[in-house]
Amino acid sequence: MLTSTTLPISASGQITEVRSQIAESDDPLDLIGARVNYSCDNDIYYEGEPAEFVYRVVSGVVRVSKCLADGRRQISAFYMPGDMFGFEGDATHAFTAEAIADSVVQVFKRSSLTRLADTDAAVAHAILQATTNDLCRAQAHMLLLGRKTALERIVAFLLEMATRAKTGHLVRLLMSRYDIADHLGLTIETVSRTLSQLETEDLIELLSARKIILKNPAALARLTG
Amino acid sequence: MLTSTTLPISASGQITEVRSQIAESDDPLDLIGARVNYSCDNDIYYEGEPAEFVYRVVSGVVRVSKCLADGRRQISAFYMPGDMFGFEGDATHAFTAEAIADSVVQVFKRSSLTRLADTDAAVAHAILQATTNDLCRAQAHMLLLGRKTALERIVAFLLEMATRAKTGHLVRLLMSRYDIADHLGLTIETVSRTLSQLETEDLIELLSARKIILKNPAALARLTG
DNA sequence: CGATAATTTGATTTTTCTCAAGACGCGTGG
DNA sequence: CCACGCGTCTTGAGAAAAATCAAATTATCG
Repeated sequence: MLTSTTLPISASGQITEVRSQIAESDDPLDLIGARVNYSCDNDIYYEGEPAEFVYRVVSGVVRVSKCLADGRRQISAFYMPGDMFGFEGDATHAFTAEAIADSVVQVFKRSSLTRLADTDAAVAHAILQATTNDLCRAQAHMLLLGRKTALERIVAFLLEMATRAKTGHLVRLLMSRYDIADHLGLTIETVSRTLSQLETEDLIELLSARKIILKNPAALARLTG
Repeated sequence: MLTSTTLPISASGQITEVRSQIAESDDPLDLIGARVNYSCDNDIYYEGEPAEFVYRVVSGVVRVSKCLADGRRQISAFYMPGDMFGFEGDATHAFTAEAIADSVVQVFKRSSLTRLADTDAAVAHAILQATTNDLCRAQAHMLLLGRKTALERIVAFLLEMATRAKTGHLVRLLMSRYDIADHLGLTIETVSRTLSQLETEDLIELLSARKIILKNPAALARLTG
């Protein structure tokens, strides 16, 4: 059973819906996942904490990252509505998860989820599918980080954002240049310069720093390597 | 049921054991996984093929990689005895798997495994655990590819190989400089130069190109970033 | 409106890659 | 057993990509 003491309510986390309000959903996970609000820049979990919960983004954006002692940071992924995150190999989180916009996140107790999965194959499949998706995305990202140029990384990122947000030719970047740089293994200066270069070549238009029009998606796609 | 026609026997793949010979194992996966021999440099599956099977290394080493059109290659992981690989998000393999030494690999039909997992929670847990392990390793590798220097990558790789092979201070590299470079996102020249530099600094000793002694593992660990 | 943070742009340095050549190692055939 | 050939690995010099350092510009938020 879900009680308030089992929920990871941080200073910013606020339960907004209770089970009864969403019980009519056809998604079995909605039955056990409480919804929690996280405002912008608040931690959902922190590196080293016990990995007691698994999460699903309802609205907003979550960044999962890890820092080295000297401040270098790698953002392994951004999670958007519908994405699950927080799967861990062992008992503690190796990464940190933070909301980078005001977000609503569904929270599942791992033990409850495991118990449910043992009796409901659909739940087990959903969990495995989410994990596998995450793995595939991670593997694709390794190719990008290991073998692609700055230009290829930026272009691939823009196209991915456009695809995931389904906003057509307009891309709204929900994260800072720092976040983009730390996701793509670059510096903010290189990110900025590359975007400027794409604008000079008339492939994109920077309406503002975080609002970009893809003027020629086909040509961009050819630049992803 | 497992019949010979369901097995992915390539030119090099040879079934070496049948179920009856290993039925006494306490591992439920051994009951449905046939063992197949792959000799060095042979494909286990190729990018674009239907992802019909999942695999587990019994002996040898398997490299999973993806190439870009211009020949750039990223090796997402090396799999050693006990490791499972071949999980895919969708119906076709996004990567290529090849034996880089004479290897024995257990082969599981995905549909059989799924069916078994639906009734045997232990199997479902094992599959999810293997996938999650893979994901964690991939995330750690992203940090290395995105944010670490050549020196840090090489040292981390040496220590990982020592840990996984449990050979103490002696590391036998089972792969070429090309493979190491393509796994770490470097060139063979940088790999070679970095190893030479470590030898100059008396942190390792190159008995031969592929046999290395870690002379000071503690100092090496401090170099991993 | 002003302060502060975020982003862009410029100049220079560093790291790693690329291109080139030489050394080593290993298996084959004489 | 040795010489040869070929693939692998190492080393060097120069080039390229991206990082770093620095400053200017723009956006954001009280």
